[in-house]
Amino acid sequence: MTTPQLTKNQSLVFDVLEKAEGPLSAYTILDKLRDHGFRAPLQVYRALEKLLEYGVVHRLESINSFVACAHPGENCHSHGIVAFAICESCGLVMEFHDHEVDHRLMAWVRGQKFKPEKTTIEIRGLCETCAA
Amino acid sequence: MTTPQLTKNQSLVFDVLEKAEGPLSAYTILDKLRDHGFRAPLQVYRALEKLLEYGVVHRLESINSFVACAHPGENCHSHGIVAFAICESCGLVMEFHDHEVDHRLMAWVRGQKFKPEKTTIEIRGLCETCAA
DNA sequence: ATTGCACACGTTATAGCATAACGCAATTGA
DNA sequence: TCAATTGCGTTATGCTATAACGTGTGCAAT
Repeated sequence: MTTPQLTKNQSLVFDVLEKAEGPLSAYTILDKLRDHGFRAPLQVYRALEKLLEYGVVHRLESINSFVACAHPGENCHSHGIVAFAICESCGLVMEFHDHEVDHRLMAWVRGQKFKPEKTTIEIRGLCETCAA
Repeated sequence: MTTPQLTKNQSLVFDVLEKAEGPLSAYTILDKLRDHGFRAPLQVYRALEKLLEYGVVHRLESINSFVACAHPGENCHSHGIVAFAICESCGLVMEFHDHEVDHRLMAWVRGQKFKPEKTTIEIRGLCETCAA
């Protein structure tokens, strides 16, 4: 799947996320886009919905925030399950993939006849710098 | 670590979760306990905080809900990372552990010198019954 | 016995996250 | 042309979570 041309609002939201140092909440994005005419949360959420669908943005469930995908150019849906390490001190997010983890999880759910749709793996802790 | 004697509020909240068919939100728990004198969200959240600490309740980050641990009697902190499969149709929650997954994830973070504190693995999808 | 501390609890208020419902405008394809 | 789709803006609302303050109780140290 290729990413379609982004609309104006989608581009604005995506740019904010790309330039950000770490994950942002929808309301933080909203604040950053007030000067560009954004007024209501829905403008952000609707753009995010599409960006998530296109695979160029990820949602971090455990902190109710969003990040641009770490793989510019491609989309992430083809990489299998995406995992994140999130620094609770500085907000640094590291994104990674591990096929063996995917296999184990998918093997388990297959054993239960469970049909997976969306998987979340998030490791909260301290990054090297903050742990020192 | 052994679970200390629960207080009245903690017991009430835990009982509600144990008897529930699936995960419950804090506000749903609140509603179920109105007859027992609960009036405010904090009464629920404070009890949940302790129950999470004791390892007898889990928080499902992706759906902002809580479930009683599937291992009555013992606490879950000793089992390594806990993973969940959550049916988006009927709310069924299956809890499981996979040491190989733990090892892979912990090996990865160790390579990054990241210090993990709390890990979330949640697979949303459809259970066997609902997928049929 | 009294003082000081830790802890659970109750209440009010507020902050933070997310969506429902309405209507309008532009685009597309039959 | 007409209907369907999609994006957009606005208002209102609902759901999730915590801050801040005060009360009461049990218990240990002096």
